Amino acid sequence: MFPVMKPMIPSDATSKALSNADSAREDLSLHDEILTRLRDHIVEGNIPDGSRVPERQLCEMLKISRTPLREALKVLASEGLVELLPNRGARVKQLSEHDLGELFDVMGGLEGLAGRLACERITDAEIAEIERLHYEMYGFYLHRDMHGYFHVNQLIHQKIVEASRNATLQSSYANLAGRIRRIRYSANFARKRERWGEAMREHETILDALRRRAGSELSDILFAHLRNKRTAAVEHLAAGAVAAPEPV
Amino acid sequence: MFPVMKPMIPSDATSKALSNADSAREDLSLHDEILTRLRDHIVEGNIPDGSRVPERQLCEMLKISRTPLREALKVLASEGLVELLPNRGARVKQLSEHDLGELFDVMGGLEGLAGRLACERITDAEIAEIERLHYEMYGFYLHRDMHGYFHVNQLIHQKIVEASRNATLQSSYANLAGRIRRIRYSANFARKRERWGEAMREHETILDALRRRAGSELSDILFAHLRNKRTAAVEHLAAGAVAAPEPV
DNA sequence: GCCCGATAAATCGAATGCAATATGGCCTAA
DNA sequence: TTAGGCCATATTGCATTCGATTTATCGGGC
Repeated sequence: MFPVMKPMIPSDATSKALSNADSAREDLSLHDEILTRLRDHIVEGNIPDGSRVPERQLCEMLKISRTPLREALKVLASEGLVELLPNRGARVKQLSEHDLGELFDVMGGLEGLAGRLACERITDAEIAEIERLHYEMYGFYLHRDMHGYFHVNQLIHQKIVEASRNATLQSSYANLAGRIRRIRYSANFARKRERWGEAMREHETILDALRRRAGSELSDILFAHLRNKRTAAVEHLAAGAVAAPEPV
Repeated sequence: MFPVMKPMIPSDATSKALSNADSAREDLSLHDEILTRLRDHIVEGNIPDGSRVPERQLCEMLKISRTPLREALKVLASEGLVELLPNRGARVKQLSEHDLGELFDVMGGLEGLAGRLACERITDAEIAEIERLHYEMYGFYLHRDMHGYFHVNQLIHQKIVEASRNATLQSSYANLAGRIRRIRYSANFARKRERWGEAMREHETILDALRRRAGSELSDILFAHLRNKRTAAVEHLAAGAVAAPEPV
């Protein structure tokens, strides 16, 4: 039944085929690899919401035995991506409206913090880069290019978080972002035209506060910005956008 | 080498007392137990900073085999309490000054967020309770009872975080708090008299903003408050307070 | 015909075993 | 005497195995 399943793998440690660049520079632990792959697999939505996570199947997919897989699942559970039911295995955690709202608020708090810290540390060059992105985004807005808009939008928020120069913050942020990304609202947030314009105006004030390095003010703006995103997202969820587990 | 290290704690599985409601309805998963025990063991400082964590030894201490222990270690690594060296086991993660500074900033951001959210949701009764604690703390301050002061201080901050009514925020906060608590500054933060008075004044403004439910303002105050704590803590660390791994 | 209980299969959680790697001590040589 | 290499031991990482619990299937009772 397991035709291949060669237990040997004779020194072919590279069979994992780390295509990732960050692993190239160092012998990035063999099994963080598994963790990353499994996390990506889930975040990308390859497993339906709330469904059982078949250990056996994933084992042969990843070419490993159950032990390291289960270790990875435990970690993902602690990250909030899956939940472990006693004696009933792991399920992909389904985010309720309430959960999503909480997540957005915490993201808002962290982005606000990032903005505050960024104002203390950001360089003129970094601000110039964000300005450039901002105008690029504005261009996409004018051309109603939603895809381009969202891409640059993500980039701007990312730049602000990076400018905080706080690795702890960045990893916490990445963790929460992963949980949200699983439900790929991103492409749907601002479907409503009026919300889009509002978001664009908010970004104007973000850039303005950043230029003036007004940390406290920027913190407020970013939190409010995420609050509005939250409202749009939760309304979107309530409208049943995620009812269908299959990709649209 | 671990002179005391009582491995017993006989069947006292309930000692963890997960205050969380979602776990109450069921017989709290068999091995979250292990995770909690191991985490407490490390947070309480029973293992020297940066020292190897011999799996074997912990196994017999916890009366389990290596498999669940290793799962727990992986989770603790993802929480940032330990670090896993490939083929060289787990070490208790040693926090640098820089790490500590980052942690305090993120804690400050989260507490600020908690304050902001609390202002939206807190009840008069909860505010009254915090007021009561505040005056109790003030009493300890006047009597120079540092122990009592810190206890109530912790309680106040905890109450604010709880009043945010955001479980995601609370768990993130608890995670970071755990990392810091490992270095038990808590009893040493405000050794300096002038800082103590300053902190007390800050708490006055916290309570004031909370009464007025001025979320944005409270957010600023709490962040600044933690920033000051941070400064005191990092200076304390720089003074070599943690050089000795043994409890003071 | 439908529901319920019992048995069989499958799955989960933990323990053990085995190969690979690191650690420490010892010996040899300069 | 000291530095460097080699071997024995211990420890890690993963696979496999074993017991326990759950889930599915089947037969009997109402």
